[in-house]
This record gives sequence, structure tokens and C-alpha cells, in this order.
Amino acid sequence: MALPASAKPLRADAERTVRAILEAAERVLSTNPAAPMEQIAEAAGVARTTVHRRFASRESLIAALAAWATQRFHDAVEAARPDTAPPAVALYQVTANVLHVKIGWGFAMGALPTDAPEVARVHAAVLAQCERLFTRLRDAGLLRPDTDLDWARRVYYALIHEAAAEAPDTDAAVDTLATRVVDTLLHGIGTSATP
Amino acid sequence: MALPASAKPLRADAERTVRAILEAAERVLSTNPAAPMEQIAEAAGVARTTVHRRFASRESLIAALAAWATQRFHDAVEAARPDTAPPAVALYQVTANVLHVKIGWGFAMGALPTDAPEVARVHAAVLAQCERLFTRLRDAGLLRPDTDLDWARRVYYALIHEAAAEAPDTDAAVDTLATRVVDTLLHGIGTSATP
DNA sequence: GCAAGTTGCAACATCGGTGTTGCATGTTCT
DNA sequence: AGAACATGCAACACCGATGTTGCAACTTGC
Repeated sequence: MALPASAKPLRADAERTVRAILEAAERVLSTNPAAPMEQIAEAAGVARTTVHRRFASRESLIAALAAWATQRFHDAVEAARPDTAPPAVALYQVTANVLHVKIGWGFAMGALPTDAPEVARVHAAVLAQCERLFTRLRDAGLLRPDTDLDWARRVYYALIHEAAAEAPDTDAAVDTLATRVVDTLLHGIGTSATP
Repeated sequence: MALPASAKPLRADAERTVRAILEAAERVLSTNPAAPMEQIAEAAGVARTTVHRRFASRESLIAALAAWATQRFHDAVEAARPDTAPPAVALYQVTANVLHVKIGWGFAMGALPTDAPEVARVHAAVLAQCERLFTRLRDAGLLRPDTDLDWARRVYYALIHEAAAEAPDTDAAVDTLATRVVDTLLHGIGTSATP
């Protein structure tokens, strides 16, 4: 309906504007989800009417933001080849890749109602991917045989969410965070092994 | 300013209304933080004007909701005697108590801007309490000596948040969840001990 | 039972955000 | 250079949420 991408080949000029608006929306809405269009426009360095020209309604802007972030999310997971790489490697790689995206698009990825079927579909796909990866990890003996995979997945998501809150987006920083996330996920923060 | 408690001894009648409104606000706002006062009033079974009579503005309703939940939060932590009980026991007890409160007041406790100094103060106090408990756990040899206490605390909060998402508020269910949270916090979901 | 307090209802004023239009001034692309 | 496109600006209509008031009917507490 109001999808700006793949509808008409936008002029280079306008394309930059769209990007600026999406990035501004991420920044502004992450600190105040109810912020008016005016603030987003201002943060993007454009007039309010321009925002409305690119996104018919506030709703469609939100939808586009969600779609954009979701696509990046999906790409980040796929790039780690979670179905074919050795499970331990895949876990680390997925973690690092997703962290990289989530730093900078955290709001759009997390605190956004995914009404759009497009977005929900991708999220479901990634969820299934995650489920498969965890199964492979369990079969490889890295997770306890009786692991509740749903709980495991939710803990994993939560740890990534927490780690992403520490802003820096350097490659080194991302690797440090990913290491910490994977280590905490597998071993917790305690000293002893599982009883 | 707009604190309905301890200002004037409200009539039993009105007290019930205030409670109903706060509970309704929790329910409604948790599914839609931007929901209009009308919906909250409807959910509470009162007229919109009544809500305005008890809470001068939307802002003050939010503030009262945050204050109410924060108080319960604080009480839940204190009831576990985290400074005097054996650290392992305290950890479990705090977890169970907080889970009990967080199920049912999750929105007010988590997704609420804590502008009020009252609320911020209590949150800071609980945070310090948590820090002390984790130090005691570390000194008791239950956490690795090199543990990043800030990361540990954030993981702990995140796990509680996740666990609280599973609605049931039975004593048995809370104990099951608390066990899972503590176990995951200390040992993660992997098989082997820390390398 | 009576006074004080509480609620629902209807009506009103107000405000801020949303979305639209027209036009003049740039910018892009070929 | 010229056509097509993009943007800023100003003005407007509109809507829904907020907050207020007055009054009649009811409940609570003593």
C-alpha cells in the first residue's frame, strides 16, 4: 500500500531523504515512541510536509520503519548460515551479526507492533531458524538434553537485547559483546557446573 | 503534588475506585501505552470524569501508577531480607517475590518513564540492594570472582522480565519460574562448566 | 436520618497532532 | 538546457484526546 520501496524508482535525491527520515524516526521514537511527526522531520532535517509526501500517514511510516529493520534483521541472521555452519560457530556469528544491526535499529526491531503480515512472516521465519539452530546445538551436546527450547530462545533474545543497549558499534565492541552473550547464555554467571 | 495516597483519608468507596482505576490502567496501558483515558475509565467501570476527579491529569495518573508499582516492588525486595539472609536463599526469595509483583504490574514496573524523584529514588535503592546481594554471592563463591556485577544485574533483571511474561500467578507457578530464573542466571542453558 | 462525600451524565472549551493543498524555489537526470 | 521531480513554506480543515463545570442521584459514615 504505502511501501516506498520497489514501487517506483525514486530519484537519488529522494532516496537519501527517505533514509534520513527512517534513521531520524529510529532515533526520535526510541526515546519517545509517541513523538509527533514534527520532531521526526526536524531530526531528519526536512519539513514536516516532506515526511507526509514520502509516508502517507504516521502509520505507514511506522510500518516502513519496521519493514526496513526487519529486513536487516533477516539478512543478519541469514549471513551467518545458521543451518549449515557448525552450530557453535553459527551461534556466535548470528549473535554478532544481529547485535550489529540491533545497535542502531533497536527500537524498530524490538518495541514495535508488528501488524504488517510481511514483518510478522519474517519474524516467524527467524524464530524457526533460531529453533533449528538450538536443536542442532542440543544434538551436538552443547545444550542439556532436557532444555526448554522456547525458554532458551527467549533468554537468548533477552541477552542480545541487553547487550545491544551498550551503544558502541565498533567491530571489536560487537565481538566483545557477542562473546559475553554466548558465554552467559551457555554458562550463566555462576561458578559451578550444572548440578 | 497529585499523590492521592496520604493526602486526605479517602472514603472506602473512593478508595476502591482508585484501586480499580490503577488496575485498569495497568491492564490497558500494558497492551497500548497510548490508550486514551476513556479506555482506562471503561476498563475500570467508571465514567471518564471520575478518573479526572481522582487524577487531575493523565500525567498524574501515570505518576501514581508508577509510584504504586514501585512501592510494591520495594516491599517485595525488602521482604526477602537480602542483606541478612544467606545470599543463595536471598537470591531465590527476592526472585520469587519480585516475580509475584511483576506478574500483574509488569507495565508499571518496566515500561514507564520514572520522572518522579520518589520513584527514581526507590529504583536506585533497589539497584544498590541488588549490587550488595551480588557482591555477597560473589564473596560466597557462587559467582566467578571476575564477574561484571553490572552485567550480572542486567541479565538478572532481563531474566525476571522474561519469566514474568508467563502470566500465571499461582504460588506454585511463581516458584517454578523463580527456580528457572535462578538456575539460568547461575548456570546458563549449556551443559559444561565454565572453561 | 442527615450531612458530607462520590459518581454519572451531558455539555463545553481547548489544544495539539494529522493530513492536505498550492505555489515558488531548487535539484536531478538526460 | 529543459522536463520532470523534490522540497520548503504557509495556510487550512479536521479530529480525537484532554480537562472543566454544573447538576441530579446515590452511598457512606456517624
